[in-house]
Amino acid sequence: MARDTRDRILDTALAAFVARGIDGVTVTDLEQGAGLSPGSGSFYRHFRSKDDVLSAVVDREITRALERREQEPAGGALVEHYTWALDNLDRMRSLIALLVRDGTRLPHLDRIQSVLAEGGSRIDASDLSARMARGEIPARDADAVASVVLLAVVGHHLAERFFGGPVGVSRERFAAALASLVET
Amino acid sequence: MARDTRDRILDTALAAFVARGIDGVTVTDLEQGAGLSPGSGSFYRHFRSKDDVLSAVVDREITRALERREQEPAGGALVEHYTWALDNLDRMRSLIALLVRDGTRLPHLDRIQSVLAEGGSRIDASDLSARMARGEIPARDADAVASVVLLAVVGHHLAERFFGGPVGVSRERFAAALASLVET
DNA sequence: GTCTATAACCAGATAGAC
DNA sequence: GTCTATCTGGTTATAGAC
Repeated sequence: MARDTRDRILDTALAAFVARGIDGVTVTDLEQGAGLSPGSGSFYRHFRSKDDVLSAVVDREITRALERREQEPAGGALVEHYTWALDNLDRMRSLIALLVRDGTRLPHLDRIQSVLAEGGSRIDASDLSARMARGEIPARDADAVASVVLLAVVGHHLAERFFGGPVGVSRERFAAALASLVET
Repeated sequence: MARDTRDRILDTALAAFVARGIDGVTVTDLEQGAGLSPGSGSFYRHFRSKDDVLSAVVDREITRALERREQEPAGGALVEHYTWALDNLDRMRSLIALLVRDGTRLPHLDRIQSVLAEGGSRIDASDLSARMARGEIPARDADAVASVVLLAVVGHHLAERFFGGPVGVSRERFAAALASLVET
């Protein structure tokens, strides 16, 4: 075995929770996935309960999401901000998948939401207002435009999962179209 | 009792499945919610199994969504199309909630997706291409713009649930901003 | 730290009286 | 059609040997 048992259980748990939801995964599944004898209860030498492993999985994913974080492009073109936001959501996809699957039951729910919210930091009304004031982009209802942009980006990320099909355009074309709409 | 037992079970089941997911709801819960003795098994005089009631709930919601359907505005302003699409998603919110909660396990999944897809019928690339060709709206990457619009609308619907906060702008302002972005 | 074995519990589902 | 009672199977969790 490459990693130690606790890590193998965590890896198995993350994949299983994302794929089948918390209730769809048994402790026996986790033992089997980690190479332990199914039904043996060896799981309990590493975690106190199923809730305990869920909590550990969420903690680890929050940490990983923060580690993978990349600096937001400083000023400049909107398309770079939007591409960055899409990449950011992609880096946090496990966390998003957990949130979508079992939203209300997750531990540290507000922490998760605040980590995810960082992914849209520059997609806010104040940045758009400033650009409108400087005449860089046409003046429109900044709050509403910010909302459209943020939700388009989020929708892009969620679409394949819930609407059962590929989005059909690459993230580059998507970000470019979004920037073009806002800028002209 | 106002309606008969079968209907009360269906009503209870829909609300419970949406709120807690399929696995979060027991047959005993459904009996209690329908005014039957919990744990009695009286449920089984009306449905063969829990899967059976799920299937009946989905069937009924598909029928209801189709009944509530309203005619799409014929030609004209984009803002009316977008408002119509938002209203449409709202009329299908139970179905969407079921899909989000327990996507992969639902019966008639392709039927659900095709019903939902109708809600975005006029938000497609061919309509936008035609408008661009007629010079009604600026020429842009029609596929990418259609994708942005559709996913913004879907994102608007899903946002409150997954990002834990109200969108902040009314559907009217949202639709107006979207139309303004596409039209100018 | 992992195993065998098992306790305790709860969920889905059935039988038969009323 | 609803009830009481019960069966069956699966799930969480623990005990104790190795």
